[in-house]
Formats: sequence, C-alpha cells, structure tokens
Amino acid sequence: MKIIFWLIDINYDLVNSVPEIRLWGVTREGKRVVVLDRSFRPYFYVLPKSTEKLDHLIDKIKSVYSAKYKVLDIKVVNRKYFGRDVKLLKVTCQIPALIPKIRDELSSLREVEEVLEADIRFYMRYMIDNNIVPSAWHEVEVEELEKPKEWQVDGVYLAKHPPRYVPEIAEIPKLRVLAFDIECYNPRGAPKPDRDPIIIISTATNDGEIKLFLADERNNDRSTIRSFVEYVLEKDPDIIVGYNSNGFDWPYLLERCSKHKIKLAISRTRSSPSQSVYGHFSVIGRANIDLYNYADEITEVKVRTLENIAEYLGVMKKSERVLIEGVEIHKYWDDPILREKLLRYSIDDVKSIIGLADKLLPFLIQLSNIVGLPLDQVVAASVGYRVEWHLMRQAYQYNEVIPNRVERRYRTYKGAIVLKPKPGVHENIAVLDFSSMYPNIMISKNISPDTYIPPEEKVDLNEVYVTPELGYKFRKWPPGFYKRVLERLLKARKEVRAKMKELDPSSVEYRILNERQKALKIIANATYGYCGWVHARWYKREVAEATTAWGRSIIRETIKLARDIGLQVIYGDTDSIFVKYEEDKVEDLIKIIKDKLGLEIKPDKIYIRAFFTGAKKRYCGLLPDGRIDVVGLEAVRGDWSELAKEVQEKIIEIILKENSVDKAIEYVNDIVNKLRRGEIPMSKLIIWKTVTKRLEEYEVRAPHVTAAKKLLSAGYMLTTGDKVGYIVTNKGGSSLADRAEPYIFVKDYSEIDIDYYINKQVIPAAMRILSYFGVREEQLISAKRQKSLLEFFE
DNA sequence: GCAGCCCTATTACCT
DNA sequence: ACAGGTAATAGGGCTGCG
Repeated sequence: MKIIFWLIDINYDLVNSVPEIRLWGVTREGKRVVVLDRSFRPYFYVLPKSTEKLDHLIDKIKSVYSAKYKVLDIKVVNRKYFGRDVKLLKVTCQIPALIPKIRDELSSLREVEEVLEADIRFYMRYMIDNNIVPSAWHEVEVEELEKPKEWQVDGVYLAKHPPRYVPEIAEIPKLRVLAFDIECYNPRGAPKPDRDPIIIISTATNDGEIKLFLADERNNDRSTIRSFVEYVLEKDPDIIVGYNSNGFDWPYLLERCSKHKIKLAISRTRSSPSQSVYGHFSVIGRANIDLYNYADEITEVKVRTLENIAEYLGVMKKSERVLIEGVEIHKYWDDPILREKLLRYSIDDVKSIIGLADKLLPFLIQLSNIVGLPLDQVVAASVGYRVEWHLMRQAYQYNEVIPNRVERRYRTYKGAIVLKPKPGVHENIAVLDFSSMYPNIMISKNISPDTYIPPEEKVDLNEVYVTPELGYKFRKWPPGFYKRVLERLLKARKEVRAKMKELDPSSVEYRILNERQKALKIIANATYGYCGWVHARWYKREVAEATTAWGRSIIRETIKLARDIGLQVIYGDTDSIFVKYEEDKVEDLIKIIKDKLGLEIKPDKIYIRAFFTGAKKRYCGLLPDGRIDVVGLEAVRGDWSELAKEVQEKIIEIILKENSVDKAIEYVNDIVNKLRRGEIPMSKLIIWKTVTKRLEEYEVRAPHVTAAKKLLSAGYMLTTGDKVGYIVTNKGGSSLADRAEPYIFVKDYSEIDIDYYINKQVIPAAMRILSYFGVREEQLISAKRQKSLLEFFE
C-alpha cells in the first residue's frame, strides 16, 4: 500500500543491531503515523593523501578496522571538494554510534589527508541522501506492521523504499498544538527543583481547550505531573510549545520527575524529553518548540518577556492581563483569595503562548522546509547553523563534499561604507535601496571559496573577476557554490512572489507563500554573513572581504552617477542612498544603475521631511501617511528610560510635523516640571540593560551590573543574556553604579535621583534634536523655577 | 586632592 | 557562536596644578 504523510519529526534507533530510521508524520486523512526504514546505513568519506595505492589503503582499512567497527563496504567514489574533482573512499558501516570512533582512528593514518562527513548525524544523513524534507509531504510504498503497544500512533509502516518528497502539495495539515507553562513555589527566592514543587502546570490547545494541573493541598506535585503526562498523551499533540521551556520548564519538570522517581513519558514512544542539539529538548514523534528562541529575533521588542512579545504580535494586551511579580507567586498561591488571580495569570500566559504559536508557526514551518532541519531544530538553531544546513543539503545536490568544521583564528576585515549626513532638516527625500545587494554581488562576481584563485596562481585576466581595492581573483566560470545556491534562492523567491500576485491576499495559500518568501529572503541575506563567520564550514575570509569590497565600489559608483545627473545625495549606508527627490532624475538613475552596474536599485520610501543629527546611523523622517521613522536615536534604543524616549519621540513629531522649536521647548519644560513634582510614573524611569557575561568578568563597575548583584543577593535568579531593569536613586553612594537599584526594590518616589533623569536622560535625548536649532540646555529646564541657593554656588 | 582630559569598556543600534 | 560600522555613556587612569 501507498501512504502520503507530512513529516514532523525524525529519529533512529538500533533494533537488533540494525539502525532503524523513524519518520513521524501525519497523513492527509489526519492519521498519525510512523514510517520505518531499515535499509539505510551510515557512512563517511576518506580523502587519501594520494590517489595512488588506493587499493592498499582499502585493504588496510578492511584488515585492521572492519571487524572492530563493523565496516560493511569500502568503495572509491568521485566527488567534488571545493569545486575540484576528488577520489574518495566511501566507508559504509553498520552502527551509527561507531562512526566517531573509526573516524578518529582513520584520520590519524599517514595515508589519510582528511576524514569527511563523519560528523553528520545519522538521520540527517538519511534525509540529505534521500531528499527527504521536514515539514513537507512525502509518498511511500509501505507494508503495515504491528504497532508496539506503547507507541502513540495510528499506524506503523515499514517503507519498501525511501519516501519520495512531493513538493507539489502546498497545504499544511491540521496539526494539534499544545502549549504549556509551569509555575513553581518560591517562598525562598528563585525556585529550585530539588526543594520547590511545581504548583501549576497550565496547558492550552489549538482547539481551544484550557486545562490546569495544580499541586495538592500539601503542595505535592507528584500527581500533578502524572496528570499532565496523561493529558499530553490524551491530547497527543504534534507540536508542543512553551516560552523558555528549554531553559526552564523542561529541566525543572525532569528534575521533579527524577525526584519523584516517575517518568515524563510524553513522547510518541513514551520516552521522556531528552537534551538534544542547539540546547533544545527533543520529544520523539513531536516537535517541541520553545518560542523564546524565536522571540529573541524580534528586535523591535526590547525586553522580550512573554507579555511584551504577546502584546507586540497582537496576541494579548498587557492591559487585559493579570500581572504578578515573579517573586510573589508563592504568596498568591498560599492565599486562597489571591490564588484565583494566580490561576488567571497562569491561564493568560498559556493563552499567550498558544496565540504566539498560531502567529509564528506558519513561518517556522516554511523555514524548516527551506533549511531542511526538522521543525523543532530549526527553531532552536542559530542563524549560522540554519544557513549551514541549507548549504549542506545543497552541496549534496551538486555532488560537493561537505567540508569539516575547522578551528581558525578570528580576523576582522573591512565592511561597508557609511556616509556622514549633512545635519539638519531636509525636505522631500527619496531612499533608494539595492535589493539583496550582497547576494547579488556574490552571484554576479561569482564569489565563492571554490572559484577563488590564490595570488600565486597564474591566470588569464579575461577569465576572472578582479576585486576592487584588494585584487582578489575569482573565476568567472564555472558557477561557484555560493552563486548556485543564492541564484536558486532568489529565483525561488521570485517565483513565489509571482504566484502570490494571482492569489487572494486573504487566502490560506497566500499566507503560506508569503511566509515562504520571507524565509527564502532571510536565508539568502544571511549567507554573506555566514561566509565570513570563522566557525563556518564554508568560511573564506577572501569571499566575505571581496563581497564588501564590491559593495563599497558599487555604492561609491552609485553616488557618483547620482551626482552626475544632478541628484543631491544626502546620506547613504551600505546599500542605500538618500537623495533629494526629483522624480525624473530618480527614474533615470535607476535605469543607469541597471545598465552600467547590472543591479537593481529601487525607491524604498519617500520622506516628506527628514532630520539628520549629523551623526551616522541616526536620523528620523516623516512619511507621506503621517507615520514617523526613527532610526538609531535614543527613542528606539532599549537602554534609555521610557521617559527620555517618549520626550525625544514627541520632539521629533513636533519638529517634523509642526516645525515648531518653541513648542518643543515648552513641552520639555512641562515634562521636567512634572518630573520634579513626582507626576511621572516610576515605570517610565526604569533603564533596562543586558547582562552579557558573568558578573565577576566585568572590568568596570557598571550600573546594571551592581543592580544585578543586588538582585542576586536578594535571591533572584539571573543568567547571562537577561535584562536588568534599574532606577537611579539618590542613596547608596556617589557613583552611578552605587545608586542604581533594581526597579522592583524602589518603592518611594523620594528615593529617585530626579536630577539624574533630568540631566542624563531627558536633556540629552531632547538636545540630540534641539541642539541643532540652537536651543541651550538652560532653556529646557523650566524658566519658572529659580535655582536654589545651593545649586547657585555649585 | 581634584578638575579636566583621554582612553577603554560596554551596550545597542544600522544595514 | 552570520558580518562590520557606528554612537553614546560611564568608569577609571593619568596629568598638571596648587
């Protein structure tokens, strides 16, 4: 019989010394199935030092290592290694787990140059070789097997051949999603799993069910966890989502389980979640996703708590939810009246998580499909690994061997050009952008590790592209690896966008394609950064360097061409130029760039009025629809107080829309007075900063570090990467660092150092804009208020 | 002893 | 663990003055 299924998860197990690939999926009829393939064997390559005496090497491996490592076969194969034809030994074995061991032995042989592709996980190897794509449909001829009793599927099938990817089916099956969140008892500060029980496990499913599991009257969580496990099995979700679940909920649950000597048997084989790659927990047969991983990429939200991310994505407003300070959870639990509120809070959290999943999964599914990593892994993997997996799967298509990861010394290289803008107000500015500049440069100049020609190599100059400034040479032909990969991505994106034009924007298919084109763009644009990443398998400094060098040359040429036709260039950064808008000339410029440079530049937006501070990467502009862009300024930075940001934003609005400096001054005066009268909410005075390393590693006493230490000694939990919110107070010492207090500890307005907020927050943020108009600081501090005697003598 | 200067550490932004 | 370019603040060391 034949089945068609959508691939959710993949793993393997050794059954009677035979590796068995397990493909977990859902059929078009909505059946949960697992397809087994017992026909695949692990292998790797040996690159010999010389192609002579290959038979000798084969014999040696056979006689010395075959028995010990269950080698099944060794044969000579032709592959490409950085574009060059190579002869490799393909060594096939029986047991995946033995590969690292035989690799180590073989790589130390003197006849062996390098052992390749020995670090590819077995199930990924299987997917690459058989073009099996996660989050996509496959068809396969199968024979039904008896279902092991404890496996949670509707059918177990043995594949008669590797499944075939069916890219034509675009739809996404109806997947069952379960969100969960735990609350812990914390009367002694940050909860510790060896002593503090879980008091609430809240769950929500995408069919609208919400269910809570509570600890019993003696705060015992044993049956709580057991009921949760039962419930997960009953709901049998394809996807489990949490928020910081890899960092908190799973490890906590697992430790509570081991304490109670019970099993967190929630996988489709009744196994417990296990620590896997990229710091995530794998749940066999399901996709376990931690949405906090994705939230980290939403840079518009500065403090990425669940509440803030949910609000930003329109899932749940903060104003409509119960907010409880983390450390107070135990108090809410212990008090029968307050407990209702805690339950509400827990429900709001889990509702937010399921809401986020609903918003984000369509994109993540496309990303998984394009990158070729299973859904749970692609979410956990960082950008570099996503790009790399995309490349690894492409390499197989081109018969290229995957290079090993090698340790290299970090070296910087020159990047892009940024123009110094003329400070002040400019009217009518067009912003012109090169579309996907770096990918297009890599394509058009065929920049790739395999096309690079080292300086000592003699070559006909007609056959190479010579990099400006650096003189690096890249072969024009044949197309390099990066060129082929990027061309394919850009072409695919173009096709998707063309197809979208034929669809109703409110249709499901349109939504899927839109997420798909976004994913294609992200991978294409991240590929340049990847090639300059020292840990990349396809790292080549010259490749990254050449790409930025061409970028500089192109933007310089563009500026020159613009000026030649009389366009006034105001600013530019990397791949954009800001010009005084003259419709005809801009149209001409676009044509000239197309003809002379072979690249597409297009108007991104028009500013009716824009203000430049004079510094690079800091400006603001008024759009035709009345919206305002703020770029780089304090108003968009997460490390300034809300008050300072609000003041600056308002000033920008007054200047750009009303052009009134006096009104702006009046506004600042009003704010300063309000601040002095205690009329500004304390929440607007919090300054958030990230702790980027262990506290003892800091060389200077920074305010956020001292605040972090205060939190820690009060029993709070804090790890690298967390943000600390502090308020500057007037007690604790003379230096700012001493006076920075975690905001949760500041109870009274009288503790606040008002002068700090006036002089170091409001005034600098305001002056960033107003100093250009000749405004002096004194004008911003209320004229109505006389200086005190003390201040007079200071 | 301290004001003033300069350099460095630190963070977060832009493309 | 994708890249480099950039602005800005505060800490901290050093210098020169008295």
